[in-house]
Amino acid sequence: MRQQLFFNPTMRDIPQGADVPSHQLMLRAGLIRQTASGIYTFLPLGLKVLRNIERIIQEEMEKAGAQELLMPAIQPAELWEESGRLKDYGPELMRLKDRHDRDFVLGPTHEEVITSLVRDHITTYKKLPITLYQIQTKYRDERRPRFGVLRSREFIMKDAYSFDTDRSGLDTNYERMYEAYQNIFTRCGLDFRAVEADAGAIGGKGGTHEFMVLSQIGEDTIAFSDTSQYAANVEIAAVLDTYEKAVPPAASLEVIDTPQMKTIDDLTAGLNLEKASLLKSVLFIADEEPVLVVCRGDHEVNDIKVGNALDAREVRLAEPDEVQDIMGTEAGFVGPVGAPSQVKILVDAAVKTISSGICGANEKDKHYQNVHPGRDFPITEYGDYRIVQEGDPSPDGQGKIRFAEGIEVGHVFKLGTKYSEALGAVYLDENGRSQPMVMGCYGIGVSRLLAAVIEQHHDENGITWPGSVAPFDVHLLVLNPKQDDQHELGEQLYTRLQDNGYAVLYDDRKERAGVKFNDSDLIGLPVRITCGKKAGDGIVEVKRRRDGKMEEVHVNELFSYLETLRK
RNA sequence: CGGGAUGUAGCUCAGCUUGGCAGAGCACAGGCAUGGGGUGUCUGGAGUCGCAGGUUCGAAUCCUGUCAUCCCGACCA
Repeated sequence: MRQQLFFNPTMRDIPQGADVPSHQLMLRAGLIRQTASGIYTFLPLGLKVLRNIERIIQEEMEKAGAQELLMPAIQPAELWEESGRLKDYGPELMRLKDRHDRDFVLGPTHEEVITSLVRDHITTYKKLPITLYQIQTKYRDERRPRFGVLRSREFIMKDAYSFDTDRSGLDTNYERMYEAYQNIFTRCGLDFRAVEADAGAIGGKGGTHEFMVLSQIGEDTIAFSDTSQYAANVEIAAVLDTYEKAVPPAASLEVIDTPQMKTIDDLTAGLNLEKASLLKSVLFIADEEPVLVVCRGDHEVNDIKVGNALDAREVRLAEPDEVQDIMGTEAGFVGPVGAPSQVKILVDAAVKTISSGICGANEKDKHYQNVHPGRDFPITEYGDYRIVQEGDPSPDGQGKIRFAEGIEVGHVFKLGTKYSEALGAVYLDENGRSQPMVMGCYGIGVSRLLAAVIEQHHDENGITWPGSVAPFDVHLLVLNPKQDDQHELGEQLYTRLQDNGYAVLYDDRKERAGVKFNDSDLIGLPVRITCGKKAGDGIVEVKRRRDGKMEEVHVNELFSYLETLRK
């Protein structure tokens, strides 16, 4: 590609509102432009990278036995009615009507479409298992799009769906996809971790992993062991119950005045106590039922664990007026002692260690002291309801937990029969019995993956593409096209490089050398070949973007030298 | 959805407090010089000051409404 006419607007200024490196560089290097909030145009340079990533994904998907198809972005709302998700999905689902006033949605995912398709055309175990995938544009009306294409409302996703006759078939498919994902992210040059993730209400236990690209700007937190392979999303990372039950104090329960002391910090400051000796009581509403979760003052409640323990569809913090109605006082003074009997109480295991604690008295500006769990309020069972912390023992018993931030680029998920049952995707088994298909789904955020690559591959001057996804292989620069020897050598190399299979971006613009160098660093192709002063002697300068390694090379040795650079 | 902020040339922004000719740098077009890290210089083109209404002799500036965008938080199969 001759750069003179290449549509590649680069920017010197950092665009307003671009806060993370990948977003800034994608705008500055001319990969994308914003069209609306959370909606982007991919420019020619960005599209080339996208296509490279897609090709890697396609190759690994085919290798894993998946077949590509393409489903529509616009889906009839009835399908979503059928699966029950028209209501469940909420305002993130983009909805629209056609001219006949029929309801449609812009697909945020395609379980409904694929399941109804397979339902209509596969009816026997002889046609199973099958895995289908697509690379397609998805729509989610995010409350707050941010970080460019990392969290956008229209984005490109690879989604695969497997259909098996039974659970063990699903397990096999899941393993194959898991491996394919590792291949894909490795080939994209990413430093990533596969972590255990929240299976939610539908997936059953142990049936889902997220693939996280390690990055400080990541919106997810990974809890991993400092000695073993254990890694999980902090949302689900288990906390081991290694706590000893404390002995009860001699003193009995007593009400004390705690004016304006509504938070753990207020209480520790006001009463001069350790956080760990306080009981934190938080009221949740789980599927319309009030649940009071009690943990230690130095811990945080994990609402996902609460939801999973109760097998609840929705868990949310109670609103202030709900707290008042249910507990008879405001948040900050609620506690398990004397709580209304219709309120279910869940107690985190770490609370065991409290011998003589403080908790809310369910009365404004009052707390109890000398509280002993089990003595002063009943406990049927302790559970794991808190967020794991750095330094906690790893759940596999090896090492301690550390945290890292990650960008979720992939998610593999054992769906089971939720959608096949809802949409009637059944097959006849060997005995002629009707059985629901057992499904898995496997997503990769393709456009997000592109941004994640840049997050891990850039320096202060621009992008430093891994060769596997780079939009071109070589950036060929002619510093002064007015010099005949430079110009002629440039033209000759442009042709010869392409004849030898290199994708070449050829900077033939009438620009200053500095401009070309800066744009070249910004765009970040793996190798730069410069025709400069020594062009007359057949000598060019070859520089590797990644590490700045630079050599003057005679054109006769150029191709063998390029081969050595690939290593 | 709650809180905060911003909309002026392609980009980054000044001008608004105190109403009076629409501005700068970069970018763009042309000339001259320069020609290995965003060079210098001269000339030029480019804006319905987000939109609508109001106040006023006069509005980018004040008022009301509205739309868009961004940031923080909450949320995220």
